[in-house]
Amino acid sequence: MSCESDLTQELRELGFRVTPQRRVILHILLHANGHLTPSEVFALAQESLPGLMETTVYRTLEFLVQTGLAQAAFGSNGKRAYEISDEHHHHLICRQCGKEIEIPHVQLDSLYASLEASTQFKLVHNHITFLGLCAECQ
Amino acid sequence: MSCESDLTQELRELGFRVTPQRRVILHILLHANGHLTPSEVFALAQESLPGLMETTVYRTLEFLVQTGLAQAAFGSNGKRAYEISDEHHHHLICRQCGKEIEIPHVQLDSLYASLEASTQFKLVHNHITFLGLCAECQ
DNA sequence: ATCCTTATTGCAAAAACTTGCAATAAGGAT
DNA sequence: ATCCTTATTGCAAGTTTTTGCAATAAGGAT
Repeated sequence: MSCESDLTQELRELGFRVTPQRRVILHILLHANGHLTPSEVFALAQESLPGLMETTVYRTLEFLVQTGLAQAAFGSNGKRAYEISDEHHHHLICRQCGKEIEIPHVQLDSLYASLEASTQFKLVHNHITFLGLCAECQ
Repeated sequence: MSCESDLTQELRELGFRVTPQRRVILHILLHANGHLTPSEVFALAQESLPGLMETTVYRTLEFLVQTGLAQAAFGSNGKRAYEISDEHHHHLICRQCGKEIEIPHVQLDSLYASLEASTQFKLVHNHITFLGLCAECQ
């Protein structure tokens, strides 16, 4: 009974298949603290699963986002990073020095509520990256 | 006196050089309604400037964002698109059908103010893409 | 345990994007 | 008008990400 078993369970219940590839990638994401880029995930995953293709990593990460098990963040540069997080949050990055601050989602709750009211959309809690200049760099 | 002259003027005042490449790309962005991807810009720009490299398009678009003359939007898929817009706004995209709604920045004003207060950052008005499900697709 | 269906993966090739460096050409100075 | 400085471009090579299709293997049914 490995540590990602509750997530694979969830996958199966949603009607998706649980493959070694998905298991390994989930495991990696669970043990990473913070974001990982697809190539970082690939490098780590290949250690446990030598035949793994980078393509599969890309597809799996995107798949996990679709199913809601992982979140994707697009950095200021548009580079991707993925993570699994129970506590939903966003980021504020300093454009000058790159310092990164975590913004808990509660701070956006009222915005989300008002957007949902005005647009009739049901918002998905996707990761948002705000950009700015930190106190020192201003 | 072409239509992008006020923008090239602004570039020069900021100390940057005005090149045929920048002029053409600005012209294209000004006449596009909505976003254009780098390759769309490239295809259009090459008609007026045959020797132009795609690299230059990428660099120029990013440059225009840095100087604040253009905005970049990262779609739900992470694909880039650029535009020039006087009225700053964001987007809400339906994950199912792709419908896109424009969110005027004023709706985020109070959020930005509270983020600036709590983090000491000075926020940059970068484009944000919200994701959700539209009324029909829910 | 075996078979069936079809979701997933591997593989290959393409598309999208980035980077380094030498050559070019803006724009200011003479 | 010409020269100088250096920002910007072209070019080539590299990295990252996407896509199509045939082969594989999960998971349900027998």
